[in-house]
Order: sequence, then C-alpha cells, then structure tokens
Amino acid sequence: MNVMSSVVDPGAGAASERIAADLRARILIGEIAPGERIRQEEVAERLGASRIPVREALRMLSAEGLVELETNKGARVPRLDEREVEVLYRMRERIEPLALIESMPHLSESDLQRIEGIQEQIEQGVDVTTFLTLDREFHLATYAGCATDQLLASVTRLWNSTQHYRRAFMMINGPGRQWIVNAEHRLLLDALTRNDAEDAERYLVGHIRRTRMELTKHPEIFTR
Amino acid sequence: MNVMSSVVDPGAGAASERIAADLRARILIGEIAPGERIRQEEVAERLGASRIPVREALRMLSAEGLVELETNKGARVPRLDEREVEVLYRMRERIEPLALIESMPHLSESDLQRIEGIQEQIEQGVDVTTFLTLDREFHLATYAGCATDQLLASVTRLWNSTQHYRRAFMMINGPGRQWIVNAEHRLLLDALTRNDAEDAERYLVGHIRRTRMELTKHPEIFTR
DNA sequence: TTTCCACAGATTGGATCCAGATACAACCCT
DNA sequence: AGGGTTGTATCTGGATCCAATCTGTGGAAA
Repeated sequence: MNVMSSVVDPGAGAASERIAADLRARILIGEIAPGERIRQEEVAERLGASRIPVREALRMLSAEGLVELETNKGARVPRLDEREVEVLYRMRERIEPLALIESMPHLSESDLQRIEGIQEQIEQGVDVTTFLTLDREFHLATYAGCATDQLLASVTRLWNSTQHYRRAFMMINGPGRQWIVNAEHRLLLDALTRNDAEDAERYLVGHIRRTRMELTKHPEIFTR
Repeated sequence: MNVMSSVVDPGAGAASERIAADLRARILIGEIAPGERIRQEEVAERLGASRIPVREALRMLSAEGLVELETNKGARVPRLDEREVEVLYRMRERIEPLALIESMPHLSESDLQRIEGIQEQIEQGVDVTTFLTLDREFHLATYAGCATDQLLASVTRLWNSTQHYRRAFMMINGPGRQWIVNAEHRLLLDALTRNDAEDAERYLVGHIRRTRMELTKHPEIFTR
C-alpha cells in the first residue's frame, strides 16, 4: 500500500474524525464555552477543509453531547441549567455502577496498576485542568473493561456534558477538599483490587452523589 | 432538481429529517433487519434527494442507536448478540425508573387518561406489530413529562436498539403470557394515578427485569 | 422614543462532481 | 491446482457551487 500517505498524514483516518477530535478537545478544555456558537466555515478554514467534513464532525459531537444542532441555525455548545446538570448526575449515579460491574471482571492486573498510577499523579497535586483530565482518565479507565459500546458511550456522553460545570466548580472551590476525592478514589481502587463489586459500587455512587450535592450548592456556577 | 418535490411536500422542514424519519420507521418495523447494509445512493434515489441529506440522516440514526457507521464501509443496522441485549436491558432497568421519577410530577390528568387509553387498546388483543407500537407508546408516554432531553434520548436509544429482539421474542413466544404485561402495566398505571413514585419504580423495574429474563431464556433469537 | 417591517449580509442546507477506499473477480505465477 | 496479485466496478468521503433560511440593521410610521 501507499507508504507516503501514512507519512504525510500520520494516523490519517477520515478528515471528519480529525476535525471532530480538534473540536472535542477545544470544547472539553473550555476554549469553546457553553452557549458559544460554532460556525462551519470558520472551522473548515482553520483546519484547511471544506464544510462537508465539518458538518459530519458536528453530527458526531452532537451524538457525544458536546454540541447541539438546530436546523438552519447551526451548532452551539449546550448551556445547561442547574436542574439539567443535577439530572445528568443522577443518571451517572445509576449508569456508572453498571459500567463498573460490567468492566470489573475484565480488568487485568496491569489495568489496575495503570489506574493506581493515575491516582498517584492526582495526589501529587496538580492544577485544575490537569486534575480534570486525570480524574476523567481515572474513572474511564475503571470502565475500560466494559464490552458494550452503548454503555461506554452513555458514560462518555454524561462526562462530556458535565465537564464544563465540573471545571467551573473546581475553579471557584479550589483544591480545598481534594483529600475527599483522594479518599474516595483510594477506597474505590481498593475495592477493585479486592474484586469486591458491592463495595466498588457503593464508593462510586457515594463519590458521584457527593459531587452532585456540592455542585448544586453553588448555583452561581450556572448564572450566565 | 425536482421542482415537484417541494410542491408535493410543502413546509417540509429539512430533507435530512424526512429521510431519517423514513429510515427510522423502516428499521423499527423490521423492514431493514439487523446486519443489513444501507447504501446511500439507493436511499437518495428512493426519496428523490442527493446523498448529502442521506448522510446527515444516517448520522442522526447512528446517534439514536439505529445504525452503525464505519468509515469507508458505510452504514448497517447493528446486529447484537445475547450479551449485548442483556446489558442494554440492565441499562433500561436503571435509567427508566429515573425518567419515570422525573416525569411523574409533570404528568397531567389528561396525560394519564391517554396512557390508560393506550393500555385499553393493548388489552383488546392486537397483532405483534401493533402491540410493539402501542407498548412503546405506553412507556414513552409515561416518560413524556421528563424535562431533560438527554434522559429521554437515552431511553429512546435503548428502546430503539432492543426493538428488533423484542419483536423476535413476541413472534416465537406468541401472546400466551400477554396477561402478565397487562397486569404490570395496570399496576404501574395505578401507581402513577396514586402519585406513588416508589411503587411506580418497583413495578417498572420488575416489568423490565422480567422481560430481560424471558428474552435471555431464548438464545435462538440471536442465532443468525 | 418605540415598534414594526423590509432589505442585505451572513450562514446553513442541498446538489453535483471528483477523488479515494473497499470488495470482488479474473488472472498470473509458483 | 492453489494462493497471492492486480485490475475493475461499486461505494463512500470530500470539494465546490447554488438555493433557502436566518439575523441584524436601518428606516418609516405611530
């Protein structure tokens, strides 16, 4: 096959997927904020493509909960209110334990070591952006053994949709109560190591539930 | 191109949505079976449009769990195995009670009457296709008060993905145990009328769980 | 001053055309 | 004869161009 193509365009895949990856990253780090509009032509120009793959990319991101599309009005990052975020967290409290239960039997020793490595990084004290990335990696890694695509996709959608509000919370709250997160992560990790699904579910639900309740104690996060 | 189409179909809205609606209906009634491929040009020709809105429609259906897309290989209706369907049902058991709880406070008297009307139709004895439609209407109507889009979308995705296997089960099982469905629906409806969230959740989970267990007792549904 | 309407620029949706990838079949070489 | 290869047909992905819709501004009338 053509060697050059892989050299010129490493990890090429489809252009729409490259564009989706770019937009996804920009939305998740907050460079594109909730409520902000995404114009097709601007993205196309910025990435040197036509609007067609941009439209495909926006459809993908829409399926991931990262943008919302309205006919003839374009794409924008969804702006959620307090009530919507609370419901998304309640969905997390119900779905993620299932993902964990499905994943646990397939987690290898090295998987668990990788997860522990992530937690060690978190405990070394990191800035908000890095914490958000590592925290996401930590939890998604615990679900990595999950064989059902739709379940993983659901979990990912929920994390995507709430990412901005987690960041807003961390920004105003600071790392003051970071020890709680660490304790919860450690207990969860220990339960995984002991292969104790019941405890793992308990600590996971507690972790999500506490986060929800702290979030909803700060309505100023949602004032536009 | 074809001037008539816009005359025939005035105020149509987006072509991609009409195409999506057409494909969605054909997949849900089983006209397009799991594993079957969907070629863009054939659909475009059949509905008198170009391939562009077909591609948009396929993206929408992909987000709804009705088709799966593979780069450069096209779209096909997902074919699920026994294990995947079981996990989807376990997701339903966790998500749908939340949708019901969120919906209940917003259900009006006329909403409940409409739901009861659907159940009365079911009890009059209907063929498999009609039952599947009415059963879906019944449950989705109980979630109609749910204000969060993502929650409703999740529920709809789960119903979409499992629809074909529900039909396959009904086909081989016949209406023999229809009385159980009616009893469960009646108990659920009564709990809704009494505004008893705890009982409503109990009967709903039981209903879904029983269906899952009966489904998984028939592995021949999944043999290709 | 406020409100409504009309018009023009901006933006998205769709059609057509072209390029690249995949799949399948006939062919060649060993 | 069998396995690998090449060539061709079919299909999807992307670019460009055109049509339809939205948005925002300016002006006129109440």
